[in-house]
Formats: sequence, C-alpha cells, structure tokens
Amino acid sequence: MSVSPAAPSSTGNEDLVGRRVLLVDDDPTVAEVASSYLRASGFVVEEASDGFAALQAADRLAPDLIVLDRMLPGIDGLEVFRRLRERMSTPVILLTALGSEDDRIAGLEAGADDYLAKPFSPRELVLRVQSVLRRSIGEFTPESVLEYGEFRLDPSARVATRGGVELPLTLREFDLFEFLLKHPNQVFSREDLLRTVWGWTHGDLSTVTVHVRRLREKIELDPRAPTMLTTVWGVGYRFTMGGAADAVV
Amino acid sequence: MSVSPAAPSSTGNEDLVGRRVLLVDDDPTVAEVASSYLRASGFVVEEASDGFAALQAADRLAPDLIVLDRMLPGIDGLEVFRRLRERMSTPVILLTALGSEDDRIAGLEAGADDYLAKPFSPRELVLRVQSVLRRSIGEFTPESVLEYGEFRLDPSARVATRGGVELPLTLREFDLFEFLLKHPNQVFSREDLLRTVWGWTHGDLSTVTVHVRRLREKIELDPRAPTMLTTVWGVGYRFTMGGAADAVV
DNA sequence: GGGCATCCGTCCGTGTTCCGTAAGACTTGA
DNA sequence: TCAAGTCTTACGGAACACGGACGGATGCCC
Repeated sequence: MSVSPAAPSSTGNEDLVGRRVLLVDDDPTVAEVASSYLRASGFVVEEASDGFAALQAADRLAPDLIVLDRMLPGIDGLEVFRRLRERMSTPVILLTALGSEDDRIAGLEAGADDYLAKPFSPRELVLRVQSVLRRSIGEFTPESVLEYGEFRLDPSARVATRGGVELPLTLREFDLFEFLLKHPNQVFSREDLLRTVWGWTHGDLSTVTVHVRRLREKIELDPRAPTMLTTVWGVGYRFTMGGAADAVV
Repeated sequence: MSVSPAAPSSTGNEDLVGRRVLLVDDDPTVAEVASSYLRASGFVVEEASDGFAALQAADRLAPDLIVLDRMLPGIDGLEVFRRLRERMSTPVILLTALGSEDDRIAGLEAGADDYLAKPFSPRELVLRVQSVLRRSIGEFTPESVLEYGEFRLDPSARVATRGGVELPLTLREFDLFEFLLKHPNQVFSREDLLRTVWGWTHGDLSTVTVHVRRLREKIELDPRAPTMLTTVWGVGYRFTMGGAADAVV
C-alpha cells in the first residue's frame, strides 16, 4: 500500500493533534488503512471491530470523535449509534455502503454529524474528521497572527509578508513556512516534515527537499546561502532568526 | 440574513440557557432527535407538528426562536412563516428539503434568519440556533448596516451599494457578499461557504465557484482580474480591500 | 392563464497552476 | 579520495479555477 499524495493538510489543524478517535469497522484492511492515515495526521486512534467492543471502548476511552461503520456483525451500526447517543454527545461520522442513499439520510436524521460512502479514500476520511472536529471546537475563530522578525504570517487570511511585502507562497510552501515559524530554533528531519506538514506516513523525502528549496527562494535574501532556513547536515532543517543561534553543530 | 460564524470556543452560551425554542416539523424522528439535541444544549423546546399548532404555540409560548420546516401538512411552511412575521419578529430558522428538486424557495427565504437543508446534522442545527439567538439578543435595532470601503450593505432592506449606486445583487449573491463582508481578510473554502451561506451540509462545490464568479461580475471593476474577492489557489476565496487590514466592522 | 424574464444549479471544455519525482551536479564529512 | 547527503533543474501530469452555456423552476407582467 503506497501513500497517495496530495493531502491538503492546511496546518490550521494543530489544535486537533492528540485528539482521540475511535474507529469502528469489522474489515481489518479498512481499519488498518484508515487508522494509519488518522495517526499520520496526529490523531490517537483506537479500533473496535464490533458493536459491543465499540460501546465498551467508547466508555473507557471517551473519544473526541467516533468513526462508525453502519454495517457491523452482531449489533447493527445504527443501533450502536443510538446507544452511544444515549450516554454521550460525541460527534459521529457514519460509514455507509455505497448507493444506499437511504442509509445516508437515515444516518443524518438519526443524528450523525457526517457520513462517508464506502469505498472512501482515507484522505477524505481524514478531512472529514478534521472538519467535524474543528466545527465542534468553534468555527471561523480567526487564528492568531504569527510574527517573527520582519516576517508576518496570517493563517486565517493565508497571507505571508516580509517587511510588509507580500510573499507569493503556494499552498504547500505556506503550510511548511507556518509550521517552521511555529517551531523556530528546532530541527526537523524530512520525515518529520513529511508527516506533520504533508500528513504522509511515508513517501519520497525529496519532496521535502524540493519544497524547502522553493521556500528558500522566496524568503531568503540569498537563497544560495540561506541564513534562516538552514540545513543541519545529516539531520534535517531548522528555521532560525538572529543568526547566532547555530553555535552547536 | 444568512449565517454568521458558529460558537466562539469561549462559548458565551450561558445567556442562551433556558431560551425557548419552538420546533415545527411533522416528521417525528427529526423532531425527536433535533429537540433532544436542543434540550441537551440547555434550551426549552416545544414541538408542533403542523401549521395550526405552530401558530397557536407561537402565540402561547412567545418563543425566542422558531425552527420551521418548509414542508408541512395542512398549511404550507412558507405560509406559516408569513403569518408569523405578521405578528411577531421572532427569528426563524427554515428547514428546507434539498433532495426534492421542486424546492427552489428563493423568493421568501430571504426573510428567514437562517436556513438549513435537509438532511442536516443536529449538531449543525444547534450551532445555528445558538448563533441566531446570540445575534438577536441585545440587538433591538433591526440589523446593523455593514460598511466597508465604498461598499454599503443593509441586510434588513437587502440593498447593497457601491459609492451610493445600487448593486443589483440576487438573493444568493447578496447572502454570499454579506457573509464575506462580515469576515474580511479570511479565507473560506468552498465547503465552508456552501455550509454557512447555503445551509447545505453536502453538495456540489461548483455551485460556489459559479456564484463567486457572478458576484465578481458585479462588484469588481475588472472581473477578470479581481482585486477584492480573490482566489487562494487550492484553498478557497477571500474578501480583502485596499491593503488596510481594518478587520473591525 | 400564458408568455417572458430572472435566477439558480449543474455540466463541460479549456487554460493554468502547482506538485511530486527523477536525474545529474555539487557539497560535506570521514 | 570516496561515499553519503544535499542541492538544483527540468518535466509530466494531476488538480484546480474559470468561462460559457443549458435546463428547470419561479415569479412577474400582460
């Protein structure tokens, strides 16, 4: 199984890191793929393969969100859903068989917060989970603006400036820059970045290399001799300002 | 008017506890689920299953807000809505059936304070009820007029002008513009807009694309090279004016 | 009541932007 | 000097945004 590219993991999702997700599906393959994607996006995932296990796990874990297959061995998914609702108000995303539009309607009317038709792309699932969680947290509350030296980065407007001049960053470049700006003076391996910024579990590391280079092209005065977004040989990259923070090598 | 952002995380929802909500829907399942969610959020809920009962209950209860299904047995939902408006200014959230295509309610929806397309997530309904109520509290003035640059937008009269000249905006265009004016310098995905402005939880995103284009046609000097309603590639749209980030409205 | 204009949602063709990958040149550290 | 790691460049394809147009539905006017 290879990780598909292009997860628009716009990093306004850092508040979501560490949130607990309970994944209920009886198909081991689906469960494994889905949970690995969710984990890659920073969620803590617990799995359950039938209705009883789901209810128990829900009590024990008190998850922030539940992904629930509508078709389950033993108790039906909808029934599990009702019982869940009786004791907690945790948001639920329902996985429904394709085609059966009635399922979806029934699901939403029963109180699901979202639904996803099987077969679904894991990436889509991650997006939905993030979307539902973000909504339940509080929507459209503008994120605070990052200021660092002459750089200014507004995540809500997705505008980055240096000395008041706007930097024409692309989506990936912006996400990458935002992450680095939030964690200055800290070294990240390419794998770290690929996981946190891209949301991939594994993949071609050169992707990171190239994007770092492109970002340097836009934020460094002399991209050939970077002073802020520097390379730590054999380890990764680090964003620093003020120049003197790199004494230790 | 359409929608405003939901629930600030610092939930100033304490003021809303105990507010009376009249829920009008003939589908017992929908009514039950919705009302249980509303009650769980601290509202006092009364239900009515047809138009007459709704009007009577409205008189008797003097609710703070009414959730009204457009499709009702007996009197049509819209008719109920008109009669309600004749005697009281209670805010109304309209539930519309999206599935049945014959439901283009464009005309009178304009008077509703918010609308939500079925099927919807109950959580979404709660968010909207809170949002509308919070807005209506302390706002005895009909509705504040939005001014932004040379634009002036009167939600009550549904009139938009640029430099004193009226802009012939359609219903959707007005709603869209209003939402963007209320949240300047912030990027919204097509999905965000579809959910908040249209009240759809799911739908064709190209709908948003097209309406943005039509709106640009009317507010931009050069619609081909938009300067205010700009596209953020891979993310969504943003309304900005002149460089000044005076986000206070 | 019929015809007309308006508005809305959808679809399709087209051009553009951006991203991921590969391959070769270069640099670093031993 | 050598090998591993890093940088640079280029390219193909995919995702995306846009314009144009169409059909259906509604409201209005005659």
